[in-house]
Amino acid sequence: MEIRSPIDYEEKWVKRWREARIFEADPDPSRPKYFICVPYSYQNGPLHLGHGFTYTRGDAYARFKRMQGYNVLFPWAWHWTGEAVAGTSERLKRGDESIRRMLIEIDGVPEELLEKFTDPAFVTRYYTEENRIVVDAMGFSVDWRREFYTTDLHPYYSKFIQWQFITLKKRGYVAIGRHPVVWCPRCKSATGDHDRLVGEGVSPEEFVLVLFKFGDAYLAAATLRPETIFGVTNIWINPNHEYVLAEVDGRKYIVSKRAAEKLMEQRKVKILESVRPDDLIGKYAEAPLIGKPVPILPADLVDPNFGTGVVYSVPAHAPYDYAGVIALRSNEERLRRYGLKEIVEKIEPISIIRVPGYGDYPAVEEVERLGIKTDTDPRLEEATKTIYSKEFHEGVMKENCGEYSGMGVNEARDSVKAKLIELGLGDTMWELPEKVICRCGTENVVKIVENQWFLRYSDPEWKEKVKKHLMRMEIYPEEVRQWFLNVVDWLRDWACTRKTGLGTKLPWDPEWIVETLSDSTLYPALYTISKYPNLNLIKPEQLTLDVLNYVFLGLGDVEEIARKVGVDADLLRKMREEFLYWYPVDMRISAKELVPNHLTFYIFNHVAIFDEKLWPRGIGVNGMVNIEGEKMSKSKGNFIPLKEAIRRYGADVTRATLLLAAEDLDDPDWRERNAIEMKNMINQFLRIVREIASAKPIEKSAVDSWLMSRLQRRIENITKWMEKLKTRKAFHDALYGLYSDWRWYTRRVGGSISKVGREFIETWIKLLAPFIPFTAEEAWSILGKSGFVSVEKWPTPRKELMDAEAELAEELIMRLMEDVRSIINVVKEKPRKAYVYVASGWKRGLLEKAINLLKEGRGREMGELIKWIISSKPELKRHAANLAKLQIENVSSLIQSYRPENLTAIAGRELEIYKSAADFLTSELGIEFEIHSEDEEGLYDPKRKALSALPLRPGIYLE
RNA sequence: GCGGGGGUAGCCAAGCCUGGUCAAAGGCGCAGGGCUUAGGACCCUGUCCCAUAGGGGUUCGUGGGUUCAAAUCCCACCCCCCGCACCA
Repeated sequence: MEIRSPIDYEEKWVKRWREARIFEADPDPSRPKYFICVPYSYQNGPLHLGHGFTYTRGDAYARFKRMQGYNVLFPWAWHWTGEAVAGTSERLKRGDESIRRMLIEIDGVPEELLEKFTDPAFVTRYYTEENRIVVDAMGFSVDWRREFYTTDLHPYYSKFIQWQFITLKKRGYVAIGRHPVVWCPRCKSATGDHDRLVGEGVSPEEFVLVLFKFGDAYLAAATLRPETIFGVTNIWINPNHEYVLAEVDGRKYIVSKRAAEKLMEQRKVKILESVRPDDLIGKYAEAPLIGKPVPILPADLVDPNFGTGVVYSVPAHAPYDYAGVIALRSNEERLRRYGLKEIVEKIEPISIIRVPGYGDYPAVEEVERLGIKTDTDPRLEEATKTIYSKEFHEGVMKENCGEYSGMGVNEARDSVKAKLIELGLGDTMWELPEKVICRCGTENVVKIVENQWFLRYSDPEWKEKVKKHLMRMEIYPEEVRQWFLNVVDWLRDWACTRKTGLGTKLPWDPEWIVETLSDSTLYPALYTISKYPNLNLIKPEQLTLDVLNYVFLGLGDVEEIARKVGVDADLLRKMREEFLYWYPVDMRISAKELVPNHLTFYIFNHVAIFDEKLWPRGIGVNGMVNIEGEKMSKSKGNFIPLKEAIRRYGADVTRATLLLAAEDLDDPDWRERNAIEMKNMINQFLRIVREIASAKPIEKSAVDSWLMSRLQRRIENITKWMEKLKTRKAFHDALYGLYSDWRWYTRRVGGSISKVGREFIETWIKLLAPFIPFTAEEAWSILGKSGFVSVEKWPTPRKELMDAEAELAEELIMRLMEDVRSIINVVKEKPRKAYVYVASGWKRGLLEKAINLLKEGRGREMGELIKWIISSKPELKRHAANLAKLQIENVSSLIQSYRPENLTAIAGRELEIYKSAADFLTSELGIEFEIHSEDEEGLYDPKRKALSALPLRPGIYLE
């Protein structure tokens, strides 16, 4: 594959950078190091604009740090681990048309290669080759000598992962156990969210089985509310379905046939015999804890496919149950058939929970309020939810609940559950709260996976260390820190192994493969030494456990290890030093979706394995790219691969458009219109550079000091934003901020650019280099500069060039221009001449008074000013209030950006400032300007506008 | 449900932490003018309502509150987006 950018110079600079090896980073004790990385991407498709955004931010930051003089390491790798590619290959093998079309039309895979895509390893290799070209074409400043990909298809990656897992296990962070998953009986595999036709987001829930003694067996009723056992009046079963007697882990349960089948995925189950509902209905079973016999009754509300098909009835608090009672009472035929009339009449709801807002029988109230008559009414679902939540949060167990009386419902629930299990009268069962159907069309169940390996992220000590470290890390934006802390609290053990897909075999149990999120937590450490095997300085097989223990943990005798594996001990020492030179990672930049998983695991694993001083220092997080306001997805047809964006607009335009779209947690929105606009802007920038390159600069211009002062301020701000990873603000200022300064400058100097102007352009190029590096290099060479701007020194603000007075003087001219315009706008008639009156000298006292008032925070107390005016010039009595107000307003806006002494100094030079700008104003506005002082003898001022002149705000008369 | 983020003028999007410079940056779109053989690009101006003197009025999801002063702080409510475990 090749990518042709429409921008002819982009390819050239990629080549030159590579030839000059400016992004290859080796330890250099004389310079501070900076290790920045981005999460590698899964190689199941082309890189897209989403990757582009995160990676551009990372690259811009790497380039920024490099220009600041850091020895920057920005490495790259590829993630091959996982089951998804295998799934794609599988579907392709089965002749799935949609996947074929997607590969050809969206991912741009040549049709003749498709048959090879049935091999997952081919797929990942194919995309790696393609995406490497894209990464280069985007201008990412990568040290390619350190590249690798994951899985045991790679010569040494698995060595690293196996070393990592052995270390984790040694330190007690790995456990074995059982684990419920959503399972497709047909596919014989766990069904992830995106593999579902129905039931996205549904996960297994643990139900309590309440066991009602029935002969030598138990009717096992499944419930989420075991505390309601005190209000049980009867048991419901579905009269039209088959039940079975089954042995579950040695105990005999009566459950629906379907339930027994489902339990087989979770427990040791043997179905002993079939049980007809008719053999149960009308008989009694004994409720646990309260030892009360309750009748078994028929009800349509019972779904034999859900839970156990056995439900115990609490009509006071469960709307379904109360509706079941009503329905059964009115079902004459059923009552007669089973002879239940007397039993059913005796059933009365038993109130056991007190809850605000309801009487004794919340379920009865709800059912009656809604006028529900049958036990299959769909509104029962809603009523159940309402009461469930209300009772859970606010309910209290009543006096008739034994030792649980007075307890909150939420607390009682757990206690009752524990008690039932302890007494052997309770059990648990995993169930899906909603139906899940696999993409293959099969309804899913919960399976308990045995001998699953876990990373023990629930470990309180481990969590504590992670949290403590999180408090010390640099995290951008700041609000993500709290998010991380919440995630750490909430994190459970992580099932870290799989049976299928590409990956690394678990060293001590090769049945299993290390799962994809778990084999990508520590690999930044590998970057620090991967160049050694890559450059053949050490053989992959020589990266033994001993060697890795030495390099990463400093363990063992290096001479002995070296002898054992047959390498030079100095080489191992050098690797160890290089690791210690680069580590820890200074900054990792990622999209926010990785906060609750990858990034958290990343911290956990570093904390578990390395010394504290090697734990990650910084994390930067950003939003996720939308396309024209919509979420990007292949199925929506708005998927834009990076290669496509580069072909259409070029790399710099793509980078710039993305960077300008958002920062922090906001999601950037890619809009074609913005990309087109950006293309124009970049051209415009180059046009300016070319103009400057060919122009002969004059020695000095009137607004030089203004321009330089502005520039220093821009440098200061851009640097400040970049340090905080505010890439949008920084780039915006670097591009549009400097542009608008430049525009004003050229307007003011009327095209005669000075040497200072040229210096401005040079600095501008440097400030743009991290963001649009190709254009910056091109501009740099257009100016005739040698070397790469990519490794030029990042500008630092020069305090001595900051000139607040020059800025203020220029601002007064802008304000005057605006005022004149706004007057013209109101009178809607173009004047021929403008008279500007600079305030009389005595009024400067007014300015000083106003400044003092504002400094003291007494801006509203202008009475003093008014008095002062009247006492100085009694004849102005009528205007005093107005003048005072205007003066305060004007000063209060200026005092925000200028110091009082600037204001008074410039007030003393106003006349000269306006006079020197008169020609400029005339040419801008097309009217003649006359500048006068209010103090002049015989002043021409027919409308007495000079009266309202104030320091820093001249009077204006237009005629 | 739990957790995180957000609602700003025709659209996109700053500002909010650290109240006053905010009718509210910047970009797009639209309108007028300039440049140009023309188009594009570029430059200038305007773009909530009213106004023949730099002014006034009403705005920043909704409703309250704090304050001399609120887009900005506090409270309640409504709405939108994202993550939630095997999926990378």
